[in-house]
Amino acid sequence: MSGPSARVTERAWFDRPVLEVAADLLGAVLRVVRGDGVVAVRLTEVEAYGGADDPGSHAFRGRSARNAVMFGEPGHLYVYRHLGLHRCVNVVTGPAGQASAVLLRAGQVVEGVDAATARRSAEGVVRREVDLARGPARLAVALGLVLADDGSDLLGKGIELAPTRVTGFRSGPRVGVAGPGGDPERFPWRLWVPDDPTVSAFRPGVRRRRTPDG
DNA sequence: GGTACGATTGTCT
DNA sequence: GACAATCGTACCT
Repeated sequence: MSGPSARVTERAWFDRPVLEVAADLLGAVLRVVRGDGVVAVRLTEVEAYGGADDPGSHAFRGRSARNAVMFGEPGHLYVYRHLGLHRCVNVVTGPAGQASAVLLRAGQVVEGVDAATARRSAEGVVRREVDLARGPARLAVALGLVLADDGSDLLGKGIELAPTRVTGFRSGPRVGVAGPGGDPERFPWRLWVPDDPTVSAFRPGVRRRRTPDG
């Protein structure tokens, strides 16, 4: 509506129901300033995660050292290590004391393609520009976000968010979430921009069993 | 103190 | 489409 999109400057923007924030994050541009370059990504795919009432959430079993940021003030980044190899980035939402966050799953690099390519090349193989931030771990690498960014403030310096309303979006079950948390009826909490090539592929969650059975 | 498992990705068939 | 890589956390004994 008003020329170049303005960054979010009020914490109240994040202090809303997680699904509401998730929808507003679609199309928003996240810009990160780092020593080795500046990269901005337009978000095309996100997932909402709740607290004690969401079996798919890291916060489902209560507060721990890893997920503490999820229970804190909204507008901060929750970054965690996954499978010993990858990092995933979330935006904390809702009031402090109540855990909820939006996982940033994919986006299109709109600034700093060279820097993003260099970072991704250092960790893996880059085939296409569209794949630079296609997937949560790839997105984290492209933006230069690391585990030390756990707790970083989106209202602070170096990391800023500029929302842009999108005309419409689609929703469905979350990627790789097994059990009740992956139920498309109860938790259709994956949101994405339709027909966008930077959206990652859907993969159902696989439920393993702790004890072998027949 | 031990171990199964994961909000993933890249490679190989 | 299937599988290995790789390690902190949660859960069990």
